[in-house]
Amino acid sequence: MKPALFSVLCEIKEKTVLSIRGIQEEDPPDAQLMRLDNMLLAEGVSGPEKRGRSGPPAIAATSGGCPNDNSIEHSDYRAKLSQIRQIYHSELEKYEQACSEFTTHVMNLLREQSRTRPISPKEIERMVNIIHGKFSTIQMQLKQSTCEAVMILRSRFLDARRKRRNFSKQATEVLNEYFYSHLSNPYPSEEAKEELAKKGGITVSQVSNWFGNKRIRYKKNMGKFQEEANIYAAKTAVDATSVVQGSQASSPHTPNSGSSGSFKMTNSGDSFINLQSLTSYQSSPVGGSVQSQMDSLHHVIHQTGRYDGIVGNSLYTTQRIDANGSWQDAATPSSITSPAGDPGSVNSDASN
DNA sequence: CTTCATGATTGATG
DNA sequence: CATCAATCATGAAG
Repeated sequence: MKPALFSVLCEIKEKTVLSIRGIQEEDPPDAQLMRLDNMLLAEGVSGPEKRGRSGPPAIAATSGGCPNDNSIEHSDYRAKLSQIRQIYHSELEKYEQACSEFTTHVMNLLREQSRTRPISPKEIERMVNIIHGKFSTIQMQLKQSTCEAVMILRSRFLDARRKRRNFSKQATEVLNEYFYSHLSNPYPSEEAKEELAKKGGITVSQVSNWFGNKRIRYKKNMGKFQEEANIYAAKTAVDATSVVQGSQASSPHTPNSGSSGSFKMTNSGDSFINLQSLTSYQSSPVGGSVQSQMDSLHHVIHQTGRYDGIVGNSLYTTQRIDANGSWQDAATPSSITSPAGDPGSVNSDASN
């Protein structure tokens, strides 16, 4: 009785298998999965060990002892990434384990049933393939959501640059020094920007941003910046004197070779002016406030000679010219009509 | 909390 | 493309 039933089942089987054949090969397009895999590998989620992260942070260690803020965000980023990584790996492992368990379970079941009904090894294989396929789609979903998480993290990290972090003391120091020692023409060349960026431990575009902001804000109300102008003028003055005494061959800052050949004279001019500003800085507050204007005026004279005819005029006249005509024309429209306005704002500060 | 300082972004300009 | 001007968004200070 039993063999007869078995043979009948076999016959039925033959028929059904034929109909199933067509459906068998579903051929999942793995292009997507490949992309995801590549991305995960590129992001370091599925790659080697977690403490091997990308190069940029290593580059950040350019000049010794510049405590950059980037490291904080980098570590934050890495922490989040490794978290994602951990979850991803644990989930992946879980899925794989479940997959193999389920497969063996099904195989055992089929083997057991093969005693009572006809099951070819090929069929078992097909079954296993189907199971693997199902689990791989689950894995793909896992990978996809991991990718999304990484992308979100990454975009947030990139957005973090919008979140302002104040520059280090060193950076502002360097930038201000350059700015106030080139007050007449605070447009650093590309090389100068790179130099400043290196010294301050910031990027070139950050230097550009800073100078853009500084120029416009300085022009907007100079009075507010007189104090720090004097401070940095004095600072560079000390620097310059020490340099001038020795040799100016090895100037400590701004090679400025590429920026303009006319800067040849500028060094001596700077030192001269800065010395003046230093001396008068302590003597009279009013003089101090004017000094930076004098500074830039002298610069203009030395560099361009544009204002040769006006040099002899009174102080505030030159100051006004400087204020209006220095970098571009523009700003301080009230200065001509109301002469008291411009310096007035200065002495309202009356710090010293 | 508000206010100010300040780095970054955006749009216009030449 | 560099710069200016306005604006945004946040950090720090009060």
